[in-house]
Amino acid sequence: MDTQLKRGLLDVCVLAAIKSGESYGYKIIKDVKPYVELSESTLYTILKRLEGASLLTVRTAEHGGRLRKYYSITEAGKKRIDEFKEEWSEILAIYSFVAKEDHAND
Amino acid sequence: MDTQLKRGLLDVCVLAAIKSGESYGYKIIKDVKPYVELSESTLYTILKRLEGASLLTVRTAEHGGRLRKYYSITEAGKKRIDEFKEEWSEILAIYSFVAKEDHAND
DNA sequence: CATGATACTTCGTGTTATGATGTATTACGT
DNA sequence: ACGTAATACATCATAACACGAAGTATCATG
Repeated sequence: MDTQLKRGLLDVCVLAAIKSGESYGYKIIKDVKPYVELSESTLYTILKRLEGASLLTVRTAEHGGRLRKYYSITEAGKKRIDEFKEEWSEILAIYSFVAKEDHAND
Repeated sequence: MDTQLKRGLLDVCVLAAIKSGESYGYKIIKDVKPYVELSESTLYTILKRLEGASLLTVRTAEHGGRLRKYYSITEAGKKRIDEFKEEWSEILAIYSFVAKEDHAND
């Protein structure tokens, strides 16, 4: 998908990937992959940003001899998802505007 | 609407605003306003970008004693809109993923 | 023992939206 | 006649952001 179109979708996708329970970087990428392609560098920047905005929290734990960072969604993070859902009608309106058939030359 | 969410939508909105006949900057802003807010500086950068990508053409004409730039969509521009429509199903899938109810604690 | 998967990190780069600011003409109210 | 708003376009600096590249380190597999 187009890079620009992804913006504004990625943050919320990552939040969605952890909304039903904590997860970690590599797993988030896999869970989100069917919907959007995102690289590791992109994900980790996003995670840092979301943490900075207190939309998620992190804890570090050992797993199979190596450290993993587990991310959990916060109340603010859930609110962010709700806001996105509210904005959705605006997106739909934009789509209609763009996609509506042009009858100028009928 | 969120700035990031607009990205990828704005280009195609501007194209949609001229798809049924040529238009000019100020009018495009007004036509698009009900759907997305965009400032003059934003619009003119977009118009320049779209022109550079040959998605639209420009002609300058006098109107009421002052110069206006009229923008017309090209075939490539129309194709761009079609591509957006094709990408739409992906966006819908993302929305479903983000918005689906979380039954983890049922 | 080499290759690939797992897991996270940092850096530089290019694209882009936007506010601020500027210029210039026309329209309108008083 | 005069100020204010609307029309119309342009440029610049800035900040946010996605992404590729490159790096480090451990574990699994053949």
